[in-house]
Amino acid sequence: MQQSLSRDEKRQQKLHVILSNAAKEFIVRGYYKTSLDDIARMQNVTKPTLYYYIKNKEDILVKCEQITCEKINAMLDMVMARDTSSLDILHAFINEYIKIITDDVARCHVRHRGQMENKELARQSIKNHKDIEFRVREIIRRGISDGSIRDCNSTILAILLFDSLNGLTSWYHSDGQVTLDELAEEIMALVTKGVSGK
Amino acid sequence: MQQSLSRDEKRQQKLHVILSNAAKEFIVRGYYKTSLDDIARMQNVTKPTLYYYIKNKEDILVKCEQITCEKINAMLDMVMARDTSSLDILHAFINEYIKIITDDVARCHVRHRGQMENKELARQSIKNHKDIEFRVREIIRRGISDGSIRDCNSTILAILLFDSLNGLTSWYHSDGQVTLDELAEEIMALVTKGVSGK
DNA sequence: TAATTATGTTACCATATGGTAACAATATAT
DNA sequence: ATATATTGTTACCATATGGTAACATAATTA
Repeated sequence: MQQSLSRDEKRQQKLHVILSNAAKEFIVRGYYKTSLDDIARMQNVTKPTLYYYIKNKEDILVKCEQITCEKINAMLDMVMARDTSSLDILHAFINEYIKIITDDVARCHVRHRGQMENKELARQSIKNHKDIEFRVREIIRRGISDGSIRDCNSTILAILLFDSLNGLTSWYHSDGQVTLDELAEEIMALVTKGVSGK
Repeated sequence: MQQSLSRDEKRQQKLHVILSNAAKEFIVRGYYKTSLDDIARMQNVTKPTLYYYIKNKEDILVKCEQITCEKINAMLDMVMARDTSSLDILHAFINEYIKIITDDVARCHVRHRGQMENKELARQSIKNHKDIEFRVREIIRRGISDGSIRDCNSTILAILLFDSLNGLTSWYHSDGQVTLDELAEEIMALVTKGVSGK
């Protein structure tokens, strides 16, 4: 039983390596330009071996999505339980979201969300994101109620916020000039104060 | 000569129809899932006919980009020539940018920018966008100088702004609930005032 | 009218790639 | 040790698709 667990762990680990490598490659070369042979080669295995860990190519996207959405929703659970102003909660959310999204698997999900060829999978993918967006909208709505957030169209604000945050996946790399904290600071300032001078 | 001009015009028109139809399809179905046969069928022609108007499939992306970047740069010329505060200029830019970007060809460009398989074309595509981003950064820098924009990292701000604006291409459709003016208003408010209540 | 140029078609190919069947080998459990 | 489930390989196929050559036709020009 001890051994059987370890086998299962190994399996999980290997799956994770496959997902991260595939995700990284999907990001830099694109989903369709990255073949399953390419991905297999990175693991030093052959293509059919991949099918022991994934159902098909699209399943890689689905799995990246599941992992990422679970993280985000768990984080939202934590953050929304706080007993502070909704603006503070929004702050915390942005901070944590940036941390989560700066990861190849998450990046891959953001970049390919809703783009599965299987209609049902695509629908589900869009719903997953909409659910998260809805929860953030709820934070904003509460903020408008408690006065910590100015009166605005919460739907549009949530979308704009996500566009900015998700946009990070295209340009931010942790080895670059800007540190994660500095970035979060700058986004916070933009979101709370806007750009106009005093 | 009169006739030869008309022939040239026809050619331009047909090219434009090809580009818009292809662009629309690339957006909804994706670049790789849309075949040249598909695109040809929309024009009621056959695939080889397309090659009279475009060099190859990727050339569609390139042409969409050229058209869009020309529009944006011309708009920037206009807007930056204004004799008002830089914050006003930024306002005007956002307004006009939204108008330009709400168009299938522009949408297609935004969604596929820098994703050409040909390395040199991809490089050029990224440069085109960086040039535009640089001009907006210049507006922000001037705004910081004249005090109309608060002191901030102009690079990050420009990127965040573009992410929000370009994100529109993924969700905004002119037939939806939100009107273009309302949308511009909301973005303006977010950019200038931020979200915090008074 | 004759010659030339622009526009379009049919038929075809080379290639890449997702996916599978059949077959080995290796570890685990009894 | 033996049976079983797991993990992996080689060989293969069906299909889609970007691109081209050769051929046909309509429009301009001389």
